[in-house]
Amino acid sequence: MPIRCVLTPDEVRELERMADDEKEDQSEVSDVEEDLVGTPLANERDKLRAKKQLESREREEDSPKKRGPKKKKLTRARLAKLRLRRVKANTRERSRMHGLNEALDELREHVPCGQSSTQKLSKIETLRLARNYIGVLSEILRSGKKPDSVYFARSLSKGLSQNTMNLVAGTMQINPRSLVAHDFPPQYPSPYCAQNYLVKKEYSQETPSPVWRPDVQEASLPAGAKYIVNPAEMQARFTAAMQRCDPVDFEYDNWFDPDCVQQSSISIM
DNA sequence: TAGGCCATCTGGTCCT
DNA sequence: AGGACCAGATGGCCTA
Repeated sequence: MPIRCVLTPDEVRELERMADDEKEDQSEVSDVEEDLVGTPLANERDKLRAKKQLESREREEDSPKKRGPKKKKLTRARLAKLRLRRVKANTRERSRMHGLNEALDELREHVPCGQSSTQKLSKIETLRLARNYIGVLSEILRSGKKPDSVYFARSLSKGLSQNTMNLVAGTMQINPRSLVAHDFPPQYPSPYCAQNYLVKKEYSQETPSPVWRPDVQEASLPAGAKYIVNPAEMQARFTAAMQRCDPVDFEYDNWFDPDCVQQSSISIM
């Protein structure tokens, strides 16, 4: 990455010498020059604007004095001092950002896919993935059970870009399509989808789920779970709703596989 | 070629 | 006064 406006040690020493030489050099530099010196954008247009500013300030000299601290005259020595301060500030800022990047690199080492050899996670994706990862780990701690790989990958992929989703899917060795919102149930051979039920948390008898199955006996459900539906039926209803262009109230993250969580935790889902 | 990501510079603000 | 932090601007690189 190119580094601009970096002074050599000799140049820094020269600036420091000039800054220390304030008593010997009291020649004034105009404020307009101050605006321009050291600025990469000091092009012709800026110079023209500066000239107008200078003319404007000359007119203001006849007007009453303004309040506030008197502006110091800008000598060449003071100019050198200011420039040195800017150079130092730039160095500190660079160092600060490098520290931030090092911290992000360390974070990448602790998140899934963070050390991919094919694609480096961007900063924002690293933070999002870390957030999701913390959420999944918390859920595991709470439930005491390990989720299946698709649920795990889906949870990790919330809010991530398609590229990162693909990376997650690749790492988990699952079909990336199974992470796409409108691809439910996932198009992959999963014993969970094939054999188990899904439970949705916020629906009740008063506000039944669109896939509520009243024929299922509550006694056969895990403790706390009220309604269940098998994936095949859910797929059929979902497809039909899509064909009718009905608003589909399927929020996948709210569906849980009872076998993935302890029964005692079902009630608070 | 447009858009995303990044490093860097810069000036402003807050704090010590 | 000077350092830390922040956000905007800018330009380079890369990829779809």
